[in-house]
Amino acid sequence: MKFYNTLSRKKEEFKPIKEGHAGLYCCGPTVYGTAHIGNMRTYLFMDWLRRVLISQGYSLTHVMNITDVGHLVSDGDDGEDKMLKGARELKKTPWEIAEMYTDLFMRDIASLNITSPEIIAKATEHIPQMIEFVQVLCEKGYGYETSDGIYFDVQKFEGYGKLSNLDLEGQQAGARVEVNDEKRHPADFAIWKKAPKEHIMQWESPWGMGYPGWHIECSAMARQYLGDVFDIHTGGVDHIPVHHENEIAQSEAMLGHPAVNTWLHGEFMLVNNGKMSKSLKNNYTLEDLAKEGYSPMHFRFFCANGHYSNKLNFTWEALAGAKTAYERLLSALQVHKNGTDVPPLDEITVAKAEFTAAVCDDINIPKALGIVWGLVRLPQKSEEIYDAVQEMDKILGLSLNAEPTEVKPEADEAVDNLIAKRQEARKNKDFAESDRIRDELKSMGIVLEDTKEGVKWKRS
RNA sequence: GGCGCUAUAGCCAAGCGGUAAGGCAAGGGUCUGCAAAACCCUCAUUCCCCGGUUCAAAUCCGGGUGGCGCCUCCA
Repeated sequence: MKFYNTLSRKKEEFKPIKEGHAGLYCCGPTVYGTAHIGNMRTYLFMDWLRRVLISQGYSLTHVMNITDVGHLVSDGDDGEDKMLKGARELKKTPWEIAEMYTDLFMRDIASLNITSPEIIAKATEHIPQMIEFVQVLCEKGYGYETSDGIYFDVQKFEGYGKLSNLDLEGQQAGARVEVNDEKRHPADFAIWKKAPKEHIMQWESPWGMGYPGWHIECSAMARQYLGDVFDIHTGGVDHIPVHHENEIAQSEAMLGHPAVNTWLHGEFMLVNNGKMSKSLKNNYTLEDLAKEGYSPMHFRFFCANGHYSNKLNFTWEALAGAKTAYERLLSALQVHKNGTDVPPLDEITVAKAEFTAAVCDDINIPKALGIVWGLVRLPQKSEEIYDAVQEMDKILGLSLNAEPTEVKPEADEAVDNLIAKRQEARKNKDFAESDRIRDELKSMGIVLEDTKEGVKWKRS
């Protein structure tokens, strides 16, 4: 099994620390707002990674954080806490906001067949561990106190910037960040913040009332559940330059050695070849897709078409293609399920091997999906093929045992009457009239489908 | 200014040194009164451009050009 390690910039053979076991940490959501489909893509990547590891016989300890405190609005160290901002806008307490969006998030990932990590760690439930972490950093000389918090001294940590090729010398102070005079270096970041009185979320600490810096939570919680060294750390590419760089600095400064063996990063989803953003109103959610008639599985299938380490360009046209393809795949599988042809055992064996090779080669889901199509399109219709694909779906997670979304007639008297009239005309071979009625329905947004079981219709 | 990713048919997209996966759309066919749906067939002598390395390059190297992202919270 091979993975592309961001740190070494190479595809490496996966060597677990403990035989047959993998320790994973995945950066989870900040629960101050609804997650969009770009976020979801990253968790799909996380899920495919899980499934591949499990398929290769690994047991997992997988930790994902829920950041319910500590992210700040304007930059890493200044500005209003996002949780507080969300709370103020919805007139709820930060805890209520966090709970509400955590529930929504869990509902969304479940609808996408994303399997839950073994451990979901909330930042607010691990404050003592974070304080202890900060204390050790201070004892070892990496932390220093200013009037508003405890900062990490990046110049004391030799490897700073190694994940993203950052050159500390090259970073210009104040380029786009407000200068903080008390910081020794512009890249220094807060590991503990002293809380102003009005700050709702705050905890007692050796430095007075305050709250944790936003990078410290991952270092502290990963260490608590996964130990001093663990196998894989994942997250979105946007986390490479700051968040993960800082995590590395904190953890290695504390431990004296690297904490993570392999770093995997999921690329962004683009919309019409550009960034998703609130201002462009293209930061779609699963709910937005549902309104247009796309299910979570349609979206998962769409994402399965691209490799996690490449950008994926979302367009409605492409999503429509994915929906059509997915539905056809389901109906083709139903044919195999009831098929009685002599199974092409050789082809099935080859496809199984190719499928495994594809997913083990840096989680190549798109290639694996191509192999599924090859099997499904074989002329022999056989339950053996259906069974083989179901086995593959344990990794794909596309609910391929489902039946295609049916075109169901709804109850609508006006439509039913017109259909009855059309059937009458057809019976009398008055096709001019029957076609006229069909066109009339079409102009109403009703599409007909004449089947052996009668007339079905749907809204287009 | 610094760092990184990327350029493959109308669209989405694999491939990462051995002679272009897959899906959608499109065209043709089967079926149908005709359609729709479904199924079958066809669909890149060529991978942004220019050089180079090699028996062999979409794949490696150098140089262009274009796109995107990060360097501020961000999946």
